[in-house]
Amino acid sequence: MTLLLGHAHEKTIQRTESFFHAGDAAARCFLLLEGHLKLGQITPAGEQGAARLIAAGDIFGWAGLMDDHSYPGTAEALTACRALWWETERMRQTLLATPHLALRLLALLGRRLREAESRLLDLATVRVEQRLAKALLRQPADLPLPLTRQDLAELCGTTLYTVSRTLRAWEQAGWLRLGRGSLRVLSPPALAALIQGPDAS
Amino acid sequence: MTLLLGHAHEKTIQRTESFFHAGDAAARCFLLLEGHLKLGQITPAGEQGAARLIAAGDIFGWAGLMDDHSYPGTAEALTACRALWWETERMRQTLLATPHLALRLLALLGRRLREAESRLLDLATVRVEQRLAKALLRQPADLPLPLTRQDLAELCGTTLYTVSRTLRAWEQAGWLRLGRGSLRVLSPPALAALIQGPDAS
DNA sequence: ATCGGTCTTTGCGCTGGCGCAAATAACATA
DNA sequence: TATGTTATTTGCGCCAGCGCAAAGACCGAT
Repeated sequence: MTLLLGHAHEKTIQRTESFFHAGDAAARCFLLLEGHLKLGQITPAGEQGAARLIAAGDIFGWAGLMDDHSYPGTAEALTACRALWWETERMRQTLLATPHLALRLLALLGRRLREAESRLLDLATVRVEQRLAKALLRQPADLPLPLTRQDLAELCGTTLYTVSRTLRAWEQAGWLRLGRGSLRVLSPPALAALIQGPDAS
Repeated sequence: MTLLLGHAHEKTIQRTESFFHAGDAAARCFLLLEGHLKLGQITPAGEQGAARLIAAGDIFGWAGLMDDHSYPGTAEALTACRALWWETERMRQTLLATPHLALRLLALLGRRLREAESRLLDLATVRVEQRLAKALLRQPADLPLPLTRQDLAELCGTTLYTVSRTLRAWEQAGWLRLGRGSLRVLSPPALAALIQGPDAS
């Protein structure tokens, strides 16, 4: 553990800045200490595609450890972020020297993998409405995150238009309150009910 | 390495049999030596959902190592399969004792994770036609795998109806030959062209 | 206050893909 | 060869969601 911390660097960035961009050489791996960021993928055509949120305590940017030489996504801060980082090569050494750390990492990655596969399942079998509800409920209750409609669309695999229309309908039902880049869920139960299925009265 | 092999068990199953089912206690982890199998997820409603193929040389069923106590999916043999397996607990010990193995595993998992996220991106941004074409091209050229239309649908996130219609159209265009649970791609270039975009002449 | 940029909403038309239902084809078993 | 089972095809209708375009709303900076 001292070995780990001894080699750590620290970096702070502001909202809209990035720790790295898709395609950059994957020479560092990160642990987020404070803030929230968006890990976004780009389509071959260059548009924004899927995205994931990273919260304090999560790791990100570990592609370099896995034989990959560039980051597959962009790590953009949604709020001011403070993170620890290590050089990928040195981290590899550290992991070899402290196997229980490697196991810990394995567990984290495994969780991510299952998360991703669960999202795949949802994307293939579940309606936008329900995916969006899930995405909202996953967030901290008051959700101070400055997520644009576009961000939400990427998070649940749809378009900003559909997100806007759906959120608006929910606002008019009194289930949440919208603002520009802000959103407060007033009635989590209502959303939770939607997830089960809109047809279930 | 001798430590690893020393604790290995072997198991062989026939087509349509399974190494484990979704929900089973995740007490073992596997390495496929021969054959092909389908790792399929089930929706909460009980229907078939997404799926992934596993080929000889791939590992599967490692959920237990990652703090998960049951398998998230079902591992069903598409062809006769032979696999090595270890008790999850013992594998954990082995990994602690042989860090480079843990790193190797980390790399494998990382590749999987990126694969899954790439599929997410596709699912959100790309048409069924193109996803299906990709799925076919990923397979061994002659594709002796007995994949049903339902299987293919799960692999690329659509329905068996759409798969059937699409494949039929391609067969009539002369790009492949269909059979019950068999499929031979006659013109990979034609499919590859489709992936770039049907509008590109 | 004003201006420019970004984000959001909403009308409108359209279509890709879903999914039931029913016919057909391929296989397995005895 | 007959019979039940499972896989596949296809007609048909339908609708969720897309995406352009244009109009607002909000924000920050000067």
